[in-house]
Amino acid sequence: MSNMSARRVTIVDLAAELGLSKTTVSDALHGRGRVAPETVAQVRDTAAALGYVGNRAAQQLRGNRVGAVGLYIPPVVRSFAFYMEFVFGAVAAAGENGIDLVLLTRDEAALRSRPPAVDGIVAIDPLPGDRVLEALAALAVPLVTAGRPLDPEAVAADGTVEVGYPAYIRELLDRAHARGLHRPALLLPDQQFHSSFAEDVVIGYRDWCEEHRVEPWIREIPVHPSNDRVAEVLDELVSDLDPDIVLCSYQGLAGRLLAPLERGGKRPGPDFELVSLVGDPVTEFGDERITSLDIRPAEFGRASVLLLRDLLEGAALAPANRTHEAVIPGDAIPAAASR
Amino acid sequence: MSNMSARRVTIVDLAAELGLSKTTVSDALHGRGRVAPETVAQVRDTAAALGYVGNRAAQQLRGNRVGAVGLYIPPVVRSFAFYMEFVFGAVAAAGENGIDLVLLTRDEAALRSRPPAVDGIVAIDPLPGDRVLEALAALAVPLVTAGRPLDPEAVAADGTVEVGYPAYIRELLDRAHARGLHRPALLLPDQQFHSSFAEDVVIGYRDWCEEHRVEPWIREIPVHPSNDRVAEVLDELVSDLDPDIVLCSYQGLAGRLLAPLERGGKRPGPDFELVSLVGDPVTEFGDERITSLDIRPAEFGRASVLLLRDLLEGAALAPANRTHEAVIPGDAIPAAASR
DNA sequence: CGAGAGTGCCGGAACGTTCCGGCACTGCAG
DNA sequence: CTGCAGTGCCGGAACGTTCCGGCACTCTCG
Repeated sequence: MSNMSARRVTIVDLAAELGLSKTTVSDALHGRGRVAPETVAQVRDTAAALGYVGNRAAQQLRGNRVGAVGLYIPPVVRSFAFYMEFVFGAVAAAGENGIDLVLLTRDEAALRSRPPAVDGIVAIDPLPGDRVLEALAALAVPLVTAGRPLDPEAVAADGTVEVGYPAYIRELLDRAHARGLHRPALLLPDQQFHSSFAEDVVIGYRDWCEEHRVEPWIREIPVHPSNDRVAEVLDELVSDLDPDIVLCSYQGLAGRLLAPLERGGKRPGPDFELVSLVGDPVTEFGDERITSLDIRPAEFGRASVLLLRDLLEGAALAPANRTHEAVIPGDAIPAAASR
Repeated sequence: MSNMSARRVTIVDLAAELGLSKTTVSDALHGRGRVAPETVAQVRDTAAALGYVGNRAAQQLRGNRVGAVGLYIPPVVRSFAFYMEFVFGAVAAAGENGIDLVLLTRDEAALRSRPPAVDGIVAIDPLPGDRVLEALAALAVPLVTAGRPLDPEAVAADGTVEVGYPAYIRELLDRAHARGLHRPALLLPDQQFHSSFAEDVVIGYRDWCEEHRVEPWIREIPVHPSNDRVAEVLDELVSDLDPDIVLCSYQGLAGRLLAPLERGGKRPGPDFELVSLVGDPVTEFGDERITSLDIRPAEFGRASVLLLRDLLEGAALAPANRTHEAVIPGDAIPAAASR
């Protein structure tokens, strides 16, 4: 139970204790100004001893910097563990840099009347037409998006972290092709999830198909599909194309397809490959029947926050673009999280 | 791109504009003090016109209240969509109450040297022995846990929101029993996830078994299980007990079991029931072969934040306990999110 | 008409910090 | 011995609020 404790110790308490001025104490604590090394040591010691911890409000008020960044996740997209991991990566990176991570509401009105107290914003998977996102972009703080905005006029990001999906798709298909497979199908999430991810996946897929003179086969499948809908799409898929590769482009879909596919006689193996482009840790990664691309969501989140930090500190310049690397199963994990 | 805009308009700007004092403006904006109604209207109008928005840092500094609460999710538990939804519910409730939601790092050292700027903390699924959680509990702010702490000496919560799991288990089993099923098995997550949830599930299950003179059958199964491990446990399960009810106590497990069970000849239907105690939206809810208890994670998160708010405002008293209601499939959704 | 209550508004201090400018002292070169 | 650079420290203003106490004025009632 919280001990509703005594008044916090301030910088003047320290000053009094040490017989110094508050200025000197402040300088000593932050390595500013001209202070004798012994004095610095003394100040730091007693600060630690008395359990001094700076008052954030006061520092902000003076310094005009909040020490917090906001994180926005579009509402339609929740319920995916992917974002959870992204968030964890982001909060870890923020924590290591002394930054708080604030989750942003998706209440547009609240946003205007009481803008969040943040120095900058990270937005995951910017979806075109998202009014909340547009409101956030209009705020007077830098915005970094994970995945590029598809409507740059409405949402102009100061920085973007992207995954080179087309290349990964190509690589996955090339490998399958080398094993003799050549009739790939692509399952997309429904329209409302239309992001640069979906766009890139389609690009990679179409390019590969064109190059290999194969007719593309693309269908949308709802993100929370009923069994009937699943069966319907699979029926169509098998009768239309009888694919030997199925690319699933949202988390958990491949796992969900496993049973109906096997029931229909399609067993993953040398002659049939089931690919999850966003592997789900519980239902997919452990399952050797599924080829799961690992987007490494935590690292993705980390990279996004780091880019925002760099922008805030001026270590990166305004329209900054970075790449985040995913991992194709069997390959080594990249040494650097991003470049 | 962020427009690095002009200086923000302050309360004295408003005062100057209106020919009033800052005191009157402040009072008018917040409905304090004695101000003529017309004056209030005038002030509010020009405030809106000039786009005035209060400086949080200054307000905090004066009022000694941050306007933010922290949210802690134990690291082992991430990768579950459940928590994602919980978080969304929490952030929505916070937003509606003008509170920011800060995600708390799991870095103990950082926590001590730079305690998060929050008025209170919500911790999901407190796990015994979690050092970070203990550090948070030791902070001088109220703590609300979703699920009760199993080690109340180490983690003393000021408030707790709980789900009446034993009753739900009993009800689920009773209904199955009424349909002639009577050999239930229980699958638990591994030890490291040992929370009040797991404890309650076991209690409900054991009680029911005892009452119906059935031998309990309980096994742990890793949260990210390999196919081999899954097969192993299922083999043991079928040969030991040949169950007609299987209770799965973490999200996604039931979906994962579907295929191997069917392969082993166990098809969900009138004679065999597969229950997910924490239904997964993608792989389970849409699937009519699985009976999914809906914990309504978003409402759970909401209830937790509201309890914390009440504690902060003094509307609730220190050791407060509330109940959050889940939904058994087919039943109506409870009108009130919590009591 | 005078006292007292009520109304509308205001000045200034305080919250805990940072930072600008300056002050006293030391030591060294000329 | 003087001048000047360098060193260590400090006072006070400023950041934008809130809130305590008070002031002037009006109204009401005896």
